[in-house]
Amino acid sequence: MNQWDDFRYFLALQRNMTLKASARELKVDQATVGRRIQTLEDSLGTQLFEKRSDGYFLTLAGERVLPTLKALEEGIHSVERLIAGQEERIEGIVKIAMPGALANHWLIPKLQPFIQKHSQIKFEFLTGPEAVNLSRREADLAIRLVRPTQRDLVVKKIGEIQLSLYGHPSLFTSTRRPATKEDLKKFPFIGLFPNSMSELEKQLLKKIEPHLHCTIRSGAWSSVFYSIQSGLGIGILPSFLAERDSKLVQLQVIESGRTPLWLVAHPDIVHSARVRAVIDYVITALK
Amino acid sequence: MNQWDDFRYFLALQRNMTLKASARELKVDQATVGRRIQTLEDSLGTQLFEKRSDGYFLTLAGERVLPTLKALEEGIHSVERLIAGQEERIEGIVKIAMPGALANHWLIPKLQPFIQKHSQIKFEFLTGPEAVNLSRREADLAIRLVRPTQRDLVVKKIGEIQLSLYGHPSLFTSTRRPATKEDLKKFPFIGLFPNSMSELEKQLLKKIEPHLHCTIRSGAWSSVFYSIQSGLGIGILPSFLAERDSKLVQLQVIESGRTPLWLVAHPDIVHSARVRAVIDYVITALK
DNA sequence: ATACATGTCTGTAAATATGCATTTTGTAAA
DNA sequence: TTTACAAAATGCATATTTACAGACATGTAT
Repeated sequence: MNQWDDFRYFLALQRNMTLKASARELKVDQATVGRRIQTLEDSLGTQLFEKRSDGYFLTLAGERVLPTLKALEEGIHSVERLIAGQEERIEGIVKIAMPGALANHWLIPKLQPFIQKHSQIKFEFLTGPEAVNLSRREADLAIRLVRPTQRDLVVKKIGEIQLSLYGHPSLFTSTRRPATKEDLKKFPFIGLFPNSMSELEKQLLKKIEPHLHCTIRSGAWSSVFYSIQSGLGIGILPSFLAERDSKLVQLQVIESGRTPLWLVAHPDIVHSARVRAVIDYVITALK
Repeated sequence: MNQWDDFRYFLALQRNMTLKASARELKVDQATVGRRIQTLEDSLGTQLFEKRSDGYFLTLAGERVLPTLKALEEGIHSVERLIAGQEERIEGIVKIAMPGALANHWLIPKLQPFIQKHSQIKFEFLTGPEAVNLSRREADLAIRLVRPTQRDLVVKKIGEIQLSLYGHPSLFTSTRRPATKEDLKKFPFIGLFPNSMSELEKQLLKKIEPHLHCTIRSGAWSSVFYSIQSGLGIGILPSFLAERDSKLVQLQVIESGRTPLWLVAHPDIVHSARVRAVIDYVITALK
């Protein structure tokens, strides 16, 4: 066996089921995936996949080697992390995955002193809705509203976010401000997708759920903010965002609450001097 | 990191120190090794090797990832074994590593019934002096005189070899047969290289060591046999070999002894039906 | 049925990696 | 120093691998 790289194709095909999807993941042509899987099977002398109408499925032999190969993949990732984690100069790129609104209106405004001190560090923000995998080093750090369950990550609470219910004054010209949960019925509700919500937000919503008719859902706070600002309805927002428009009124129908903010990193990475510097700044200066 | 194969080059270079030696191991050109190591270092953004006058040496970063990569290599080998070990048809090649004389005069003569029963199995014998690595599946089975220390191999005693001191009658025409250890001085001694010897053989030799002047050393019993048969001197031989020449006389100066014969295999491999069949035959029919 | 979307297979041109021959470098002996 | 030698780097021709494009297959909604 002298084509270790083929095992990457094996794992991708096993995950994605089809040549085309795997090709997308591996950033190669679909024909290449097919041919390399063929090569691998030939050189092992065994069929690893069974081709069915709905995709490629592991044979018994494939199932047998899968756990070992998954472990190998994890090993490769750990090599990358070990390399990235041993960097001792405070320079280079630090990738941070976090909610976009939090980056734009909470972290970035406070970053000036750090950037002046460490001019060699460049930032990259991953604010997309996709879950970012720190084990695969898709980012160096993540700032999250939900505490990750994964065992091997280091997690630190770095602050709290205040969540309250808001509406734009224009909403309340024809209808008076809601005072009871019953009143909420009269206003369209604008909210996040459930998987983007913090635990607290879910709790708050549970209390008023039966009275809501949700008109807009989004994966990002900023679009919730702009929807509310445009008078499209009411919704829950973090205070740092709501405060950007002084006209927005906080509705006392439900109590506001505070949800913790978690800084998450992989232990292999925090040894890197540049990541360490960012972590320290976030922890001390921003708390 | 999307070039897993480069890690193979890393490990080879780490083992062999020079590009040229690594190229030999990997069966590629020396230039290729150099270029791929360069690629790997570029893509990791880190120097892994320090080029010194006497070869390539790991940098601190290289040292840091070495253990992980060694584990990965072991994982790759285990994949090969898992695939080979799951074969359920009694057909294909079975590679056996064993001393050449033992193969030629002990195993092969007894193989006829097995081959008639399992005509689909083909044998390959590795009788060279090189140590064969079963973990890397350089052979399916090994038959050895020294019990392997490696933990993860399955070992079974399949018989015993009788070792005695022999000489050819032509030696004793001018000088009479040796009767005491002192007498042995008068005859040239023909022996194996120490690392080919069984424990017993070393013990036997220790007793007469001071009286020996060794004229011929070999890694294989057969050349010891032919040397003795040609009257070049005396030496220790297994009885099955010595008996091939009825004229050879056994010298009672030192007692003869029996040394165990070990059948060794990797647990992943013994699940393979064809290897299982050979193992069972060797154990039952040849005991 | 028909059109459409999705995925796979195959042949070919282009990109890429490799081997080979040659030059360069570094080290030790004369 | 020169000379000799082994290993490594370099340039170029060649072999291999890849992407691309179009044909083909299959399943799905109209």
